[in-house]
Amino acid sequence: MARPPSFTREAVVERAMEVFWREGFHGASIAQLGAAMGLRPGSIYAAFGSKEGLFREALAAYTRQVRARARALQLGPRALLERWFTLHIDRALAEAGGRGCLLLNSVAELPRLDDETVAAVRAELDALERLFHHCVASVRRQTPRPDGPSPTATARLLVAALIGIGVMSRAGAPRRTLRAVAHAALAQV
Amino acid sequence: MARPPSFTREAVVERAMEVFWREGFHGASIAQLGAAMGLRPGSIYAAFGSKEGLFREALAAYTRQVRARARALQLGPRALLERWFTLHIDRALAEAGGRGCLLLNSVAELPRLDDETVAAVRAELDALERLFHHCVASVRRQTPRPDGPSPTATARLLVAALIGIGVMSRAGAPRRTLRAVAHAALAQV
DNA sequence: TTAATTCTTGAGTGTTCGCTCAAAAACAAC
DNA sequence: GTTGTTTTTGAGCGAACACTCAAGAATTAA
Repeated sequence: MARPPSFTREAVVERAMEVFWREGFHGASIAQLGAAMGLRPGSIYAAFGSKEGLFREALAAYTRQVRARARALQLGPRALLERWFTLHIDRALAEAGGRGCLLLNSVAELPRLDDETVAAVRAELDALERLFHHCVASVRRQTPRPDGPSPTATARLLVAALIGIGVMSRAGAPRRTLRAVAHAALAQV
Repeated sequence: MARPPSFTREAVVERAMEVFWREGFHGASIAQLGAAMGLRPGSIYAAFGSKEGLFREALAAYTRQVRARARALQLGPRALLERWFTLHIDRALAEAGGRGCLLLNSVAELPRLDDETVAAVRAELDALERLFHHCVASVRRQTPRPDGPSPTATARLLVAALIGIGVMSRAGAPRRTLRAVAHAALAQV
């Protein structure tokens, strides 16, 4: 005995994700988000509570998508890492200015986000490091490198390199620069 | 036959640099900057034209300082690189949240800066890459690594790793994580 | 139909932002 | 002094921001 919502949560979160991805958290205004979602401010706040609340759902949807696509590739650990960097570079360079990776872009905006959102971003970042660690450890079992950095250190370098690639691309670095970073980082796996 | 300025440009730029460093470009408001500089908005705009103009001078002052301190250390190429990362990590962790490196923090804010400022940041970043390239090439002349990534690729990885360290520290990464990244990156020099 | 409940609307809140400008103040030259 | 020039002042501009809320619209249960 009540009026049902006129939208499906999943669909509008997807639209919001696109805007956050393209504009960044602070660059995306409620007006922009509302226009993309087809919702007025009041509806957004009724459904998500705050801009940060909406963002957290968008971020969760994003990482869910990325993981699903990675799984769908059906690659071995080494090939998966290489593909990850390649896709990341492609996305960083695509479109004017490039939008890179929503998760990693968000890390750069952390200092001005609320605690709950910081925790969410951190958790996603840890998940990425664990994924990389799993891949590196798997490769090292086949081809040990007793003299090189530990799988943990290498996994962390990979995350740092990904962040660096995204940021450098926004500074206008050409593809060969980004590929050089990826190549140097992957040389350690 | 005119009233002389009541401040020295150098001194107020130094104060502004502190604020930008601590708060970021967008986080620093004119009111905050003015309070730190001891100037009213009108004087700031008369002297620097815009917030971006003030920022460019602050950034230039920052990199000038950093280069001067690096020169003063009188270290060899390898030791200089190691010290650079150590200092970067220390600064990223110092104080609540840490302020990291003004230059690298700025790169993360590039998408919302004007063209002139983007160019200035990019130029400083290129200068950093050249410095690293010089160090790496110098080390490689003594201990060649024909099978590893080129000095250019390694220099670019070092820049990316530095950026990654700064961003990861803002996401709450502990010291050992940052040191792992530094160790893995420097393993390639 | 009626009543109960929930959703949508959009004008409007207060705040903050970068920035401006007319007037006043401070100096130097004469 | 007087005049000419530049700086300082600080109130205030318009725009943008995240967010709110009373009123109306839509739906179901009885």
